[in-house]
Amino acid sequence: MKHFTKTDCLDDLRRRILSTDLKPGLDLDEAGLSGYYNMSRTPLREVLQRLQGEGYVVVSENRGAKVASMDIDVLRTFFQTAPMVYANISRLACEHRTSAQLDALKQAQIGFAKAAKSSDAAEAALANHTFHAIIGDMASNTYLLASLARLQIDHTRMSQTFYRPAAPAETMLVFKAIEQHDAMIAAIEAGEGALAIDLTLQHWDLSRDRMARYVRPDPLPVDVISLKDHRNAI
Amino acid sequence: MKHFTKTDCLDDLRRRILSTDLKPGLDLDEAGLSGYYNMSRTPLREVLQRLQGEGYVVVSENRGAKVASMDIDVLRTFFQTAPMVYANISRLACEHRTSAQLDALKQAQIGFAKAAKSSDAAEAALANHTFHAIIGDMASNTYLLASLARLQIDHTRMSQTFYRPAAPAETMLVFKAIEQHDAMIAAIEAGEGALAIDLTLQHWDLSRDRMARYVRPDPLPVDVISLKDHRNAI
DNA sequence: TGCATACAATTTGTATACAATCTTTGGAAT
DNA sequence: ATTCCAAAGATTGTATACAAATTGTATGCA
Repeated sequence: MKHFTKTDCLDDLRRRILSTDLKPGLDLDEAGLSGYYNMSRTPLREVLQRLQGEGYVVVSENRGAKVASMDIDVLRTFFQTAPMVYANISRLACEHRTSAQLDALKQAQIGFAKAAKSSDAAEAALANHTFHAIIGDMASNTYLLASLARLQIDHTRMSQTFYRPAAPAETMLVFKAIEQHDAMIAAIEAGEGALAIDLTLQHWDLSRDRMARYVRPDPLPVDVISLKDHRNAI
Repeated sequence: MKHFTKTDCLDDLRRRILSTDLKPGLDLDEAGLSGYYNMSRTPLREVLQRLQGEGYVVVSENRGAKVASMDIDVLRTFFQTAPMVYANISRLACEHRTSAQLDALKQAQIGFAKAAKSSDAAEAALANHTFHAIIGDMASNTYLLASLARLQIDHTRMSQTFYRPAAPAETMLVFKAIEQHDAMIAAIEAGEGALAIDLTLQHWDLSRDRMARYVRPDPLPVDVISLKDHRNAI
């Protein structure tokens, strides 16, 4: 049986939550998870406490841990807050980026492009998460990073559908996202803050439009039933 | 012997860290703390994990927990980030405040005024923390709140000296802070976002100037020794 | 049927014992 | 003296057992 260390467990849970393998609101059973990760409940509970601090889960007294939910009213504030935080992070990244971080960012972009072109939506969303988390590191602002991290949790979970292109037009959007990443790398490397902000906001618009449709999907045609078999309608 | 529940322990540790009763960088001994709070190490460790998530402590593998330190380079980003976050929080508070929250805020202000006029610096700093935390709640933006919470940890710890007035001129500043709080309450109650932002930034300036002096104190006069007894100088 | 209560089953919380790791101390060799 | 190493001590990490709380279920009664 595979042996998991506590850090493995932490990373894997984050990953499973971000990929919505563990759905928002899901009850997390301590015994089950400790069995799954082949460790006792004591360290597993510590992992859950930590994940709560990071905003991945919510634990309530005597009632266990749940995967953080995504209520509609919280999503409102998400769309309200994200552009400001992302833009500021990008600007700061331009000022503070190191060459090592730039290398990491370029590597992440290679991984993202590959995953995005494949049809593995979860992998693409996670690769995108990594890309933007590195930009977050570059900003080296622990305070804003706290906001970014929480935004990214919901962003990554919502963007699942983005990388599962249904129509050719949507595939185009994914390619556009890849291009935007490249442009952002160039701007950050050149230290052009204003440009980086601009590109970041364009990137956000692309993402937002697609996510908004996930939150509020196109309504089903009201006349499907009546068209096909009018007699069975109310 | 007093019996501490886990929540008590959590609150008390936050309080002791914010009041710098537990100094930044201090090593936290699990056995010692579990003895102090009269609970076993298991729940205490969970408390520490949670405090790490909230940014109060840093725990490293096999090396225990430390109170979060306040390095000079982090403080730089503190001064850079705080006004933006505080201003946005205030603006959002104007939009979302409930009457219950306004009552709580007014109560907190009474507590703050009393503490600030007394000479209990820690109590005044904590009361100020509570006041601004309530405004944070009013904003009801979980993402920005994460940044605010982390900013407040360092802000409260740094502002200790603020409420320990040495000169009469500094006492005036404390009274000014009380007045600013009152004005902020009025602006939030009236829902005047622009005014609230303005007042918040003024309040920030007051706080910043005093803290900047704490971080970079006035240099000692170089000629003290030479003036008083020139013969003992180098 | 609807509802309240008691009891069983499940799940979470805590204490303790022990294992693993880090730190300190006391030589021994150079 | 200085450096290195090993063993003792101290501290952190994990497993297990048990206590406390919650949830589910069955039964009795109106």
